[in-house]
Amino acid sequence: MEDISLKKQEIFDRGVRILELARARFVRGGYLGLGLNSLAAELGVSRGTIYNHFKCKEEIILALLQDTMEIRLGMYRRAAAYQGTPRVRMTALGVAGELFVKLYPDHFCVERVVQSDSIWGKTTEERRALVKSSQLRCVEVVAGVVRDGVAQNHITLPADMTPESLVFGLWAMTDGAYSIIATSDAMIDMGIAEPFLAIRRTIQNVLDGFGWTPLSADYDFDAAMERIVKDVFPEEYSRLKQSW
Amino acid sequence: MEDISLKKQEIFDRGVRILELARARFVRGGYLGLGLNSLAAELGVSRGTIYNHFKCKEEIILALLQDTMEIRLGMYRRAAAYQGTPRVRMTALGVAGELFVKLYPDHFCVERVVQSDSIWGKTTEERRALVKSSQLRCVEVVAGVVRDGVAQNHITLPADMTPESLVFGLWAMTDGAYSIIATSDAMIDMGIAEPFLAIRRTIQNVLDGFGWTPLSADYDFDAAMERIVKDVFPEEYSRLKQSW
DNA sequence: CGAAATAATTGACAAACTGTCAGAAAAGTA
DNA sequence: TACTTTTCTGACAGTTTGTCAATTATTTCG
Repeated sequence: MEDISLKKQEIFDRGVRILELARARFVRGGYLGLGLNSLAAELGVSRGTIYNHFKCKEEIILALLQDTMEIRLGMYRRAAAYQGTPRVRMTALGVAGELFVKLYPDHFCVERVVQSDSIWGKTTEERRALVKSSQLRCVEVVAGVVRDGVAQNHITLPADMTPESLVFGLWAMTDGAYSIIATSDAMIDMGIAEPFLAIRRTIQNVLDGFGWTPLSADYDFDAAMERIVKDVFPEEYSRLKQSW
Repeated sequence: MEDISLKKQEIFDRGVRILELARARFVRGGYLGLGLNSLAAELGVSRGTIYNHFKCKEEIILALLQDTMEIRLGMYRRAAAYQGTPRVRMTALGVAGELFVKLYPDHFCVERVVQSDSIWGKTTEERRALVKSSQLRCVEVVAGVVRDGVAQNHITLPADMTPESLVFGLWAMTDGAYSIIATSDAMIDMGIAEPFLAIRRTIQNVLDGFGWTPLSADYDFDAAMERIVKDVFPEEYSRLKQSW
């Protein structure tokens, strides 16, 4: 009775451990740096055993992505549920995005590789559906806040734009920015000393540009962000070593 | 006399051809899809000869990136030189970016892989410097237009932002957007039917948000884009199969 | 408990790949 | 033509990943 659960537990734990070790390797050396040989060695099992957990290397990588996507979704949901006007909740989503990238920078390493190398094609339909679903739910959470803003007449979208289109622009900007921050070592040469601040400002400017009230001229969103960090993400905030 | 130039020419041409074939393979299958074995076979030489042209596979990939970066820089320079107010020239830069991604979508495949996999570390300092320099010059061209806007009092930047910070936000958004467009097949599921339109709108909204005159409420930037495409990029426009 | 059935693990194996290098072939030179 | 220099080759060593028959461990059940 206990034996069966012991064995099952061992296998389950190993699955988790594989992902832990894989993530470390992946962050260090990308797709090529994730060698199943050395991983198996460190884990104390043969490589065959790893293939018992995952069909192929690509499935491991997709699992890594899935893990952090769920975390992100959770943070977005908490942000969207913040008390306040839609625009303040939108700001909370911005805080969530920034905190997420600062706490889980490897997420973006993984995401880029998944999209780029033809990894997508080698994975199972099942796992791909999971990833897509996470992505979709993330967009839906943000789009919901935009819809609230529209419903309360705080913002009027151009005729040819849906809430999702607006989300797309913000999504692209944050994703792109974090991608650049994580990789480009030329940032300082370019005179971009505080990229995170630049993105915060630009997000607020997009919303201002759409005329989403209250405008940043009439409301102190910097102070709001401070509040949000402490109210909604106290745990994450405490884990954050670098200054907010 | 002719013989020496014939041989030199042959070698030079082969270098070009290697990149051609490499690009096709890379677009199809990413880093792994670029097999030097099959490339050498199709080229009719042995693999050793390829290593005579490039130190390693990674150098080939970086050369691919360099090629399209130079093209992009050229397009940006032409856009920045457009006759008109700084904000119109900024719009021209947006057009350049959109045209570039539509004509050279593979650029983004390459860029992502270069940043993600630890390719960077395997290449020569020389070639890396080239790539960084292209990137820097691109940012500088756009920042120059922002500076013109500031100089003419069409825009006042917040105290804590440099022209480069503004460029960074736009750069992130366009890069991120094109990255998502190129890879995510979930766009339609999300209700984002016209991502390019969404990005155009969002760019203009960022500039509106910064109060960069003339505001889009007072000026028809859609019409301006039509003009720019035909005036500045007639050749590129004619090569563009899909609708603008 | 002990034997049969089931599940998990292993390590040798095939196939693919990159980068190297001594020697062969071709091109240039005098 | 005879010599030097450049260019090219293909076999080789060293990595990979993923597979699978054989082995070992675990569970089930009489």
